[in-house]
Amino acid sequence: MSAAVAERPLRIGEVARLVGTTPRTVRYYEEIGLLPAGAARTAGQHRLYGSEDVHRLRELLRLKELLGVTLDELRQLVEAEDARAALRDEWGRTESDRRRGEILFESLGHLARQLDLVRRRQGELARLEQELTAKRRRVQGKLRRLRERVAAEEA
Amino acid sequence: MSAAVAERPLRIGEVARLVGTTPRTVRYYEEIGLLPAGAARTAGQHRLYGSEDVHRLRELLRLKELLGVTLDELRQLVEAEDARAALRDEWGRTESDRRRGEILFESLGHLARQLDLVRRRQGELARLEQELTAKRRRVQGKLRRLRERVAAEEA
DNA sequence: CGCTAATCTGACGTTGACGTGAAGATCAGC
DNA sequence: GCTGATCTTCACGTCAACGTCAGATTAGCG
Repeated sequence: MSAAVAERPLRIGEVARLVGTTPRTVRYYEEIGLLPAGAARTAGQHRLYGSEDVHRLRELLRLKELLGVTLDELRQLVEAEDARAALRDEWGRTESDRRRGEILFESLGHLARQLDLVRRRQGELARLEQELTAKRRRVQGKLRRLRERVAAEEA
Repeated sequence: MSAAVAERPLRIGEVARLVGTTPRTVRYYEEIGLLPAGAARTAGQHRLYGSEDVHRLRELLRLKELLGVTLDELRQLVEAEDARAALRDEWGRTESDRRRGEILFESLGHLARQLDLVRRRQGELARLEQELTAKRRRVQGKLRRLRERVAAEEA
């Protein structure tokens, strides 16, 4: 699409700092299949990352945090992302249109599941917020009445 | 306020079932100070609970789930609840108005903190939802164009 | 080339939040 | 007063999600 400017590849420590985690976590995510295992390495086996990896990792951490899912559930949630990434690489006619359609269709399913989770959470949070504000109003009222009474008694 | 009908006290197993957890968890929460440790017991040391305990436990589990906090953070979050419960017991003039005011004021602070957390989460979830719907639109568009092309090629 | 910081691969340690018995005591219905 | 379900207190086990340390290797700058 654009920006084939060959960005400088990042090393694991930089990636970790960028997303606010540690190299160990990045390796762990690779180990359990949340990040691609066969990615780029230097001649000496040091891992190399691009900005899309950073983006992916950020989204993983965000989903985990906001949806409160385990890494296992997380993997299932973003499963289709991998297929789409693979697809991007070989958009050059290697895959059949049929296959491409399948992948896109599956992506839609996974996105729907994510959206469903997000909205369920939003609903629950909204209810919680209602309850908390109601409670706060009650406490505020109590406090106000208490102070009025004290003021009255001092007269 | 009302309903001093002396509800039948519940035992730990019933409470656990009511809130969808296990007796072990209830004991654990008591152990770490999330539930009062010196509560009612039968002659034979079996724990007894009332409906307000059930309510409290429900809210604890909900906060934990929705806010994604540790039990330690959770304890800090609901700290004021305990003070208010203690207050309820001695609302009968034992405590001074000054003390009561302090407790109510503290409650407000804790409620504000909870609300802050809730709203922060809501914001993040809203952003996440935006991104997911945008993504979905893109995939939908891609899929549509792909199908149109295939249909055209078949002609 | 040499040096230091960063990274590599294991492998074992840790922490939170419970699960899972064991061994006995208690509760409630008959 | 017996009996089966439920409860008690330890105490050890477990699982996910990393932390941490060791020992060797590599990156890359002067």
